[in-house]
Amino acid sequence: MLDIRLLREQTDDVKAQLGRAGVEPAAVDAVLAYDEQRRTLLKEVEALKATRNAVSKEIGKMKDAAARDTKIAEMRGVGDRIAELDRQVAQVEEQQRMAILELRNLPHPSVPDGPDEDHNVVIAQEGQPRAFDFTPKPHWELGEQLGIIDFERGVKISGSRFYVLKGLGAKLQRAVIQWLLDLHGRQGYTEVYTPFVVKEETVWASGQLPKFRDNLYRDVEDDLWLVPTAEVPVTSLHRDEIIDAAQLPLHYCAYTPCFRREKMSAGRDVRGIKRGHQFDKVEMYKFVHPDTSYAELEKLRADAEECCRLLGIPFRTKALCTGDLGFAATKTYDVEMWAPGQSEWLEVSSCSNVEAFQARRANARFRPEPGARPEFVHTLNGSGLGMPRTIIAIMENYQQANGSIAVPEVLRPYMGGIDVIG
RNA sequence: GGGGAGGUCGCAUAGUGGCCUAGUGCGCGGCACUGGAAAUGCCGUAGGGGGGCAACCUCCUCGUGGGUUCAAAUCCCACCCUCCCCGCCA
Repeated sequence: MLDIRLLREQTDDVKAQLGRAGVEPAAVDAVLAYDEQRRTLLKEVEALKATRNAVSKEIGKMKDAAARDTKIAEMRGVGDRIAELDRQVAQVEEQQRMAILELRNLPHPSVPDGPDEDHNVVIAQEGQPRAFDFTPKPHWELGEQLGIIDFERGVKISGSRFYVLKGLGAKLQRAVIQWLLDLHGRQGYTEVYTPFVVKEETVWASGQLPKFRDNLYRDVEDDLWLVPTAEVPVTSLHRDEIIDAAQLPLHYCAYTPCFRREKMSAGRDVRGIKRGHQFDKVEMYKFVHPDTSYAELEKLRADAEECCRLLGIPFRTKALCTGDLGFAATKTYDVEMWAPGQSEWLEVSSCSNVEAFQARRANARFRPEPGARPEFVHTLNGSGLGMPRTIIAIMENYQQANGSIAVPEVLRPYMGGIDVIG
């Protein structure tokens, strides 16, 4: 959520910045119109309430019954008017809230312009794609041949876009998760284990609602939502809290499964395990002082890149352009691993600064100085890493001529010493 | 799931329709006293919204949301959460 004061005071600037991401200026004007209405109504109703409060106090002290009854009758009318105005205020406030919640975050000035993902800018690339003396296979072939991915039974159990990992495939994923969590611990992140189903307000706080309603699974009975990313529960860790400034920055990492209906991506990436309704992810998340959030973004990106580097897989990093930037983000780096089997760069991490966008929704604040007014923190999130794609990259990069898969060095301790699958 | 108790300022508690502009103690901050400290005394200690150049004025919040009333922490309704007992059960 954007700051209503910013919209009021720097209207043209906000419109210009939103315009870079394709948002019509009218969307801003709509919010401001509601805001204007709201403040007009507030002035009137509050004056009436002040009167009523004062007169009610007098009534309590009055001895003269007749004068008293006159005042009571008078206040009855005022009360009716207040009730009517309160209704209007509530309605306008709700309309304003909905309108402002639909507004995306402002792109940072350093974000390149561009209409879509083809205009993202590669800013770093590391590791040489391996030279194969045989034709590398895509992971779905390797997985079936080795008996570590079972697509058919996944579909039997839960339908399309579900799969089963089996034997060393399941163990490999568990090893990667474990290794990543340990690595992030060394990088200074505190591991948290959160609920995987959350209340509706938790999904609002991180910005997935109202925009992505169709992409979420939900239990109607208890109104609990399955998390689409750890970002959702972790954002709400400090919801409605005022954090001691000395505690910042707070760095968390969390493993969760992620559940996505993928209604918007129907038909894309149907082959293999790249895009499923359920996948595992280790997420990094930061609550930081606003002055430091862009420096923290660079560190976040470096931490994600380190994961790829240590796994020994070629990767590149892109700065997303305005047209590809997510709803909540001011600036985003995507980290992609090379998958030689399907000849594709796979997004394994997306590192974003969202500034106060989520913090404002979540009401997560800090006190800059003792006694000072609380301010919103800045939050950042980045995968470290997304599971199925990391697994794909490992399988395809480490495959051998005989169809077996070597286990990356760093994972071997987590695989009980197993150094090859197959 | 059934029964009971309870949710008030950072913590603990008082408050059963107008004297609540929510009191008191503790904690915290400042000042005074002191060679310095302890003790003591004084002052201050929530968040948000609106108005105003400002000083300041004002509205809302006593778990949440409704309702009754001129007036609600206080009365009524619904819901949420915590604790205890019983039942069931990974």
